[in-house]
Amino acid sequence: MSQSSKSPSPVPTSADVARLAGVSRATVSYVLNNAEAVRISEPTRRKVREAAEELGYVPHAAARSLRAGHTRIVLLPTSHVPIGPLYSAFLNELQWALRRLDYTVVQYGSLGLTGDEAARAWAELRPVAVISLGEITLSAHNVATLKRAGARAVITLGPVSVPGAHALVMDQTEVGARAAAHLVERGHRRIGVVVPEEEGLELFSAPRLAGARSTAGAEVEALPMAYTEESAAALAARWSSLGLDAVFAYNDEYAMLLMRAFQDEGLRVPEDVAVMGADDLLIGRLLRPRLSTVQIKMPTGDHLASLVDRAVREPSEIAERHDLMAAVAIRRDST
Amino acid sequence: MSQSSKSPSPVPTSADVARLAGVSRATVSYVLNNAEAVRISEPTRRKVREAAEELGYVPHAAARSLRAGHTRIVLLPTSHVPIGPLYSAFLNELQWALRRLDYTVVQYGSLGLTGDEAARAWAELRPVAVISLGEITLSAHNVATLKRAGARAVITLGPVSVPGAHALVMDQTEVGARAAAHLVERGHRRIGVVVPEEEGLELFSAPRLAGARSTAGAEVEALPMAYTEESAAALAARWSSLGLDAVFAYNDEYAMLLMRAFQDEGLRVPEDVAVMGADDLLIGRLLRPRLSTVQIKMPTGDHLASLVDRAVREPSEIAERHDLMAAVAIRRDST
DNA sequence: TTGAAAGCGGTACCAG
DNA sequence: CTGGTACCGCTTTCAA
Repeated sequence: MSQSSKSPSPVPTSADVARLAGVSRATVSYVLNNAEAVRISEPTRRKVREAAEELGYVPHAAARSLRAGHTRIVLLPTSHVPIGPLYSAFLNELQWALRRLDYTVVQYGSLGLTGDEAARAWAELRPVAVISLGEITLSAHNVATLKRAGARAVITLGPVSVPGAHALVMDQTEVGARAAAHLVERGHRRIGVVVPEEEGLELFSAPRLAGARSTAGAEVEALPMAYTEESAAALAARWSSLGLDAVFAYNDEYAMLLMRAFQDEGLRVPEDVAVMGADDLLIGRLLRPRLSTVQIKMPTGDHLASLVDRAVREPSEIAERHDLMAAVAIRRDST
Repeated sequence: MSQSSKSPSPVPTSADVARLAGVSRATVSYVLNNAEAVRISEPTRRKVREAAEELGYVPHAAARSLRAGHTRIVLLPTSHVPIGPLYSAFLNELQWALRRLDYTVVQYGSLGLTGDEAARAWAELRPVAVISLGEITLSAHNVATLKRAGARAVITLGPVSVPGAHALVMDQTEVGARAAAHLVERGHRRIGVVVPEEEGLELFSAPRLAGARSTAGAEVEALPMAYTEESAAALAARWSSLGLDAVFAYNDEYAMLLMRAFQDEGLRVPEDVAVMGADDLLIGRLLRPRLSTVQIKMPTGDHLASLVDRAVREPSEIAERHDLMAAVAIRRDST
């Protein structure tokens, strides 16, 4: 009610600057954007600059992009799940690299949205690109919505490729396959594969499990386990009844947890049970025995960022599918 | 030139919907926003809805907020440094909670920007709130810029409170103090404090060090160390020449690394050297000896989010300073 | 060298 | 109940 129209300091606009400098809004725009096409006299420039400074004028990004007809927003849907240090670091790097290319990164939490709802919500922001890890399953129709709303690139990082989207394949299947192959090679047959109970990790865990399953000579069993001491202890306690001789523990962190539980249970690693991690974290090398792992070669954030940038500039130029991830087993002492 | 007005599928606007439905833009707006103040006949509503559906119409967020005069953007400046699992999780939670309150979270990487540049860049987006961890040091003037640009709340999470900003204090000093006090209590005097060499962590490490320094009875020495095996080994190798009898290793991860280096060097923990971590991560409990640590009680993301929400609704209502963090030492076997 | 004015896509007031 | 229209802040022709 008392929020009258005479509030003391409404946001200063370019019109305010123009008025103070005694010029037109056009001139303000020219000066502040260093327009090449127009020559403005030095005195005028100074007047405008000073006026802007004095008012603390800051241009309005929304107005500008409304006029321009496009944004430099890159939308990054985020899951609500801790995704592990390796991917967090990668995502960070990516964000950072995008900033350097002058994109504005918008993290958009999309919990519990359907593909349709998410696509609509994202499209409202008119992002120039969308990079989806796969927390939301996009349909071809969703991709179309995004593109119609001006997205020049819709990029999926998951294993599934959506029609119309650029698929930058980071195939977790490979990780599971490498792990299982390594274990088989070391003489193991009956292999347990840990599947985290934490919600949201299926994105990674399901393909890893599938990859292990697909490995010749391996007989694999899925082992649900939460990232808690209790859960690991419970699994270790019933281990002997499982008739397994090796385990691929999803990643190094779960592996550490499980290995400790085994040791507390009196099981010897790797004699009684071989343990394999993934992600090649530093902690794996600090454990005793040192943890064998699957090293994942991720693209650098800069690399993906420049791929995105190219896709934005020339949408057709980037191939639809593009392999980005390699996985290789590293043997240390736990297998 | 050839970008004629007849391009096949430019982004559909409300005018397109209106045309297709045979009504005015106003009516479209009313229907699509379920305007209470106006009664629209059911047949018309249906026509509009169908037209919108058919065209795949999605409103333009920028246009809307331009008209509205405000956004629901919460700007979250991000450092480019891996900030540790504890804080990452917190930030994630926060983001998530904000989304649920219908805010749009924009992560803004602000590497190498001065306070002035950052404030300007952020202000362009007209965020309704800014939550700064402290990667950028804001001046009172910067806060003013943000506020003038429409920010109803500028919140700093660091230890320093900036005039004009809401300071939600999460004081890392306390963490260092608790660690040192615990060590002193256990009979140690000459305490080493690990200071990560990784850039960007000073935000946490400097206050932790200062907190330790301020502790009565403790004689502390700063120990630069990188998060690598080599660096830890080097430190362990020259340990005996340091004349120290305990170490506060910055956090649990650095502690794990250093403890392993000590053990490889033949030093016994805690007999020869007491080791203390911080953050109370799960790995600390898995180590042998179990790692003593400083547990940090962070506010939940929901809590902070609702604080932000309140600050946005009623800027004056929230106190300028507000303590949010508590730290408590947990003794296990490494001290 | 500068200014007037037409929009970009929505929303909301005021008529009809 | 619905349509016309005036903005929101900025850029960019087109004239002067």
